Amino acid sequence: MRVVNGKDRNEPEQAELFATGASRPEGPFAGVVFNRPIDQVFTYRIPEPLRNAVQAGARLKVPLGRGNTPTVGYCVRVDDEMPEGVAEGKIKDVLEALDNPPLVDDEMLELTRWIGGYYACSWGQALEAIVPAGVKKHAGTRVWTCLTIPPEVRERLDEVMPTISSKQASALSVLAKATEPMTIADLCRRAKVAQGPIIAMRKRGLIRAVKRRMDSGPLPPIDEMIELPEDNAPPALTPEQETVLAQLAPALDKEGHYETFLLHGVTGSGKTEVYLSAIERVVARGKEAIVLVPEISLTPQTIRRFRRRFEHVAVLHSHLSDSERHRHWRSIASGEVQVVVGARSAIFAPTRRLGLIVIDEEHESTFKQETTPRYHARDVAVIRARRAGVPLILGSATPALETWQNAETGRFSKLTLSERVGGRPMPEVGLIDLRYEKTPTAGLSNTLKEAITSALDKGGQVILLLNRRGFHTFALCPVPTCGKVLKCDSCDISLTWHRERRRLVCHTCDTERDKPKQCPSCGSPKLFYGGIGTERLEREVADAFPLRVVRRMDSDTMRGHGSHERALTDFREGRVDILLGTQMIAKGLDFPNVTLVGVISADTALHLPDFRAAERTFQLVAQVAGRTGRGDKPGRVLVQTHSPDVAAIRCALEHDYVGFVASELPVREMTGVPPYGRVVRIIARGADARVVKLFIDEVAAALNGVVPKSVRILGPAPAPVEKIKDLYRFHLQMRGPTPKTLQTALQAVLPTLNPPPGVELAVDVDPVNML
DNA sequence: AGCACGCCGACT
DNA sequence: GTCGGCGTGCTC
Repeated sequence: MRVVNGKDRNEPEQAELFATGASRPEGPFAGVVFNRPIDQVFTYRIPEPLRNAVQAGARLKVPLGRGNTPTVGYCVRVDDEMPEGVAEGKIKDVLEALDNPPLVDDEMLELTRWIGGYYACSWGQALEAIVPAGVKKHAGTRVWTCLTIPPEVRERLDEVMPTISSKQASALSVLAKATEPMTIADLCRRAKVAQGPIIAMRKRGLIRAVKRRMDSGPLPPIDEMIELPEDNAPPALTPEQETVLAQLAPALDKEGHYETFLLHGVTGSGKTEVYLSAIERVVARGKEAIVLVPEISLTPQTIRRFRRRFEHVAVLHSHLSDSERHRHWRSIASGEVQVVVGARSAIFAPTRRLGLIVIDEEHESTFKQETTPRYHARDVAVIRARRAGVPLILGSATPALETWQNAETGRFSKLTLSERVGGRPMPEVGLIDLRYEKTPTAGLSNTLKEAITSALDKGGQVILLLNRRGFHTFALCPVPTCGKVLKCDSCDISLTWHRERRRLVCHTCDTERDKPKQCPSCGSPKLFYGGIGTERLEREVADAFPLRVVRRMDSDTMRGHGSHERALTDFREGRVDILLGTQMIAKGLDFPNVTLVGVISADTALHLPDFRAAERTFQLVAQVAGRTGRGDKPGRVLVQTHSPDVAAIRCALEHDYVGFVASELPVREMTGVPPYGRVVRIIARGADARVVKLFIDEVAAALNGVVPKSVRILGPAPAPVEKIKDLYRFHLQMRGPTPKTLQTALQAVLPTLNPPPGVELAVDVDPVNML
């Protein structure tokens, strides 16, 4: 089907009735969208020579604007008749078709159209974002000169043969047997001749040269070989896992059945095993599965688990080169891949026979893209699954409240794994109230120190979580009349002292600078450095346990390729006693010998001006607590906090997800935020704070003029982080009962807004980051 | 987003 | 007189 956009080709009689004669441009016509904030489909005439090459889903080069600048756009439909509402005098011709076959299929065209509409960007911007750069560049391929035999020579091949030399004849017969044009090098090799005879035949017109785009080199296999262990049988499922799989089975086996499942399973309950079994069922029916995991979980350990079970697994991670990514994309599109495992953008994998989508750790905020189009892969997955008629499994121990509510109201089906595999108990969680601890400047309380000693003495291993990098997290001037905190010159962010680098670092823009000799504000010669980051904790732990091996994992120590894997292997194999780090150690790791997890400060995210602050805190503590007690020894968790009475922390201690939800939902309802209301955040940024402020006021006024009573507008106000990379930021929030109400307001107002020069406007639908 | 068109200040 | 400043508004 060529027509994608709703309207199908109408009865030809009607078109003929209205055909007025020679002046009317002759079709067919291509609908084209651009990677620009113009939400319009432009119509171009397809000239005769391009008729076969122009197809929906291909990129086209077309003249645009008064200067007819050649511009690349995406063809989203092909119509035989000119669509209505186009001034025919304006129609121009397509210049060139860039992709044949097309890059994206009808399903992806529809999905990107939805993304554009829902996330308030143009269709073209959405398309631009889902096609990897390597695919657009045709990376890893080049145009080769290939050889064929022209038809008129082929007809009288028997006559020709006797008139040429034996070398020429051998080359010609090899070429005659080939079904495809061959490269010169190929032909030389196969016919065992040098280039001379071939050139001679080209001169005589017996062989013709044609240009073909082909791979520039031999293709590396998409799934590198892994060694299967002797006993590769999948583990037996627990009764609970069996029950869940039985509930999934009808949806997995039925053709064209959409249903979203929330798989709510406590940490260590074996969710991955359920995914694998579910995927097996659809793969057995010749279908393909897409598995989304947070980038941070895309570890060799995870990948190995999939490769052991399935023959053809494509892994889409951020370190692929352009040509590797292109190769993966093509092999997925050709249908030779059974399972696609990847981060956020893998939701756009061009599968041919999709049978299932799985999103692991669906609550993770990394599934939300923070640049245009600001889509949430989980929400896109719901739409894609519904359109494709396939089931979607959302797995988490701590589901996002939106997901939970969808399951409660019946939009999603809820499946539960309430027990850990092997009948292991949930770890016992204890609380350390920092308000009563004697060592306020240190990271480790005495209680935690003793617990570490005891865990190590019994042969266990320890994980310590601290969600801040660096040594000191701030520096300030101790002079009472000054008291200024040292900030980045370009950002409204306090600087972090990195002892190893001997530099002050801004964690927002990554610029570094030397330690100042004096307070830059009042000139006082002394500055006070405080706050604890992972570097300082590492030193403190090493000092406290001099005979133990400590390893730090944060984005500073994990720079080199494979360093992540190496650190985890060392830990797994017992060469490291204490592993400490940022949230990269909180997720998904599975180490049976870990008997103690310490959370250095549960409060770091708690007081941020974000309606999800409590939810994040709960999730972090609950997730890291799940890293222990996964083996035969029971696990223990100790959480240091200044706010022991906060529900998020109290409930995390008791593994009480439902309790947390019950305490949090009323707050959300009262404030009209998800899962009850919907939020759109509008951010304006620019170098001149005054101009930005004036513009955001204009935005607010325009919105206030159109929104119904059910929509509230909060702000405008300076964003919590007022300045990033020398750009001042102001924002406002719209809160409304449904996405539709907010969308309508946006559609009415956005086209009328024209940011002054130097000011950028960003619209974030369903924002995840409020800073 | 580009890019052309348009309407006002300091130069040959 | 015109070269060029960047505000405004379209783009099939």
